This record gives sequence, C-alpha cells and structure tokens, in this order.
Amino acid sequence: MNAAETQKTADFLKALGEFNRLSLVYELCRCESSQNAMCLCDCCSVDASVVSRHLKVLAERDIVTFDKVGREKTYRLNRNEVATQLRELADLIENKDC
Amino acid sequence: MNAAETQKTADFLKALGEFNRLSLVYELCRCESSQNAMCLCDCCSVDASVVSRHLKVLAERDIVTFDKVGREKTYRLNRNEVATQLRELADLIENKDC
DNA sequence: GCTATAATTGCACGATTGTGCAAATATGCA
DNA sequence: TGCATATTTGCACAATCGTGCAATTATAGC
Repeated sequence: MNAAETQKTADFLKALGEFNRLSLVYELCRCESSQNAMCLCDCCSVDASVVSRHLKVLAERDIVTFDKVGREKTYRLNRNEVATQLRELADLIENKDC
Repeated sequence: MNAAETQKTADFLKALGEFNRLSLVYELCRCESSQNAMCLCDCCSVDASVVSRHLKVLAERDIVTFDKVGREKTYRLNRNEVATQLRELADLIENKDC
C-alpha cells in the first residue's frame, strides 16, 4: 500500500470517525430522500454553521452528495460507495493484501 | 443507533483514521507472525515513543492485540474482528439500519 | 425593490492530537 | 551486579479540530 492510498483511506476513515459527523451519516442513512442541512441540524445539537462544515468534510470525501435546489442544499448518503470502501478495506485486511 | 454505540464506532474509525496508525495496521497486516514494536518502528519514520503510543490506541480499540515476551511486546492485528466491524458498518449503511 | 430563510464564512477560543526528546521503568544477559 | 535493549512516561510544543457567534451571501416570495 503506497503512502498516497494510505492517506486517502485514513482521510476517509477520519471523516467518518467523529461523533457528530457519524451521527449525520446515520441520520442520512435512515432517509429515503435527500435532506436539507437545516433538517439535519436536528440530529446533532450543534450550530448550523457546524453542520455546514461537517457536511462539507463528508462531501469532500464523497461520503455524501448534494443537490442545490433554490436556496437549499439537499444531501444524500452515498450508500453504495461508502459500503464498498468499507468492504474493500475489510477484504484487504482479511486477505493480507495490504 | 444510540449515542454510546455511535461514539464507539466513531472511536474505532478514528483510531484507524490516522496515517501512521493505519500504516502500522497495514504493516501488521502483511505479517503472518507477531511483530515487536521496534520492528514496527521501521514502517513509519517516527520516534519509538510515538509508535508505542499509536499501538496503545490501536490496542484500546481492540484493533491489535499483544503478548509480552520478556522485555518485548509482540503485536498482531485482529484481522477478523476489524474486518467484521467494517463489514457490519457497511451492512448497516447499505441496509438503512442505522 | 424588501424581507425572510438557507447556508457559508471569518474570527476567536479551548480542547485534543501527533510529535520528539529525555528520563524512567522493565527485563534479558553476561 | 552491572550493562544493554525494549518500552513507557513526562514534558513541551505546534498543529489541527470542533465549536459558537456574528456577519455575509444567495435566493425565494411578496
């Protein structure tokens, strides 16, 4: 495993590895449809600006995607991509392919 | 998903989500046998004390286990446990069971 | 245009984190 | 007993991070 790939994986895991961000991921996980950021504020009791920043981090790692509809941004979880990344890491570790 | 479980998962991901710690995990992943901490120092160019602290974090999250043999501690990766935790999270996310 | 709402950004702050170095501790071996 | 090696711990420090608040930007609707 080269350094760049390792760093990328670490960044992905770090993005998920924070309480409020993981709470946002779980909240989006429950939703069939996209949710706007204001709605997501309810799930973790922090300021809207904090939610905005956390969602930005998640979007940067392709954990969530958003659509801009009018003045709202609606977010959805990239279920398959996130699940796939986690499973690939699991396989790597189990098959000693690191 | 309750707060305690969310925190536990976040802590697990955070432990893996740091470059040098993930490098240690990958290094241990390649090894059939247990490795002592000094040997592991080679894989990430930091002080032995830093490796010691990183291994402590990984052990606290049950990512690695160690045996004390004389004055050496030999570490091994908990392959199955780590892989299982990652897959469980992947399943959770994909099946909307959060 | 004006106002209300959604979201972001700048700023400050405290807390946590990763790190190196030196000292301390633990243990093996001569 | 004394020395060498493995590991941990205490300390300090810089960098990063999560956060709240206030100000700003963007846009919808009147």
